[in-house]
Amino acid sequence: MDKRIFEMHAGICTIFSNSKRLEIIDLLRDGEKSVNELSSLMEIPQANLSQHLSLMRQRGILETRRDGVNIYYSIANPKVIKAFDIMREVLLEQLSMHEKMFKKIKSA
Amino acid sequence: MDKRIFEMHAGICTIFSNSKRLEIIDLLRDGEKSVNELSSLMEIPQANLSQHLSLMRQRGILETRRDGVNIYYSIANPKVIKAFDIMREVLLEQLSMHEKMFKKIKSA
DNA sequence: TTAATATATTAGATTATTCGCATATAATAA
DNA sequence: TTATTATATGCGAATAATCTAATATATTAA
Repeated sequence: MDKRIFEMHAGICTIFSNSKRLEIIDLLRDGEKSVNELSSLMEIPQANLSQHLSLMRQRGILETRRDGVNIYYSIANPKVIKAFDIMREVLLEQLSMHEKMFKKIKSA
Repeated sequence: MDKRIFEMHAGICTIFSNSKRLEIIDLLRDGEKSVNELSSLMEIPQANLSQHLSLMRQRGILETRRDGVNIYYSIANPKVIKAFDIMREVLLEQLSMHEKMFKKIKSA
């Protein structure tokens, strides 16, 4: 089996292992936004936002379109959202399992 | 919007941002395997394998079952595989896009 | 109990990631 | 041209992740 797929997959997960970047992707879920718009919706310095955007663009996760002075970012492949939604189901199921276990312990 | 979901999601992506761990998950795709079996299928020291397994177990990604001297690991939630498969489609589409662009450049 | 096999843990050096800050560039308007 | 707004980049310190090597524990068999 070719192990390069694991390295590629790990590489993209490194990009996704930052909550600010996930928040950016979430803000772009329904369509493109300019850096300015993103900046006003998030609580991070502009330079840091720009670093995150640049990283995701380099990796082909986001794409850009310039309109005058503004640069609009959007999600390159909507399947990313699909994968995220499934992963969040996993997280929510984990939460509810922990909750059940907690109740069981309390009632014992 | 509650930003804790982004932190949880980022946390699980940190776990997935290592190619050895992804390889382990892939080896468990069709069912449980003992540490020994995993160890013979992978090219890493046993202690390191154990660290990866322990981490994924703590995070609820893997579960264990003991049978005598052996400990069998398995994937806790098969939806993880579903999400992985979609993410790999994304990666393959990225690859084929780069290839098309390369051919375009060569033919120009 | 001792030995053998399977698995886990700890410590520490190495390497990678993250963010803040300063500065740079790009487009447009005055 | 100069000023202004929008966006990007480079540097460096702080923090986090990774692996190796040594050691520990758990189960079973002799």
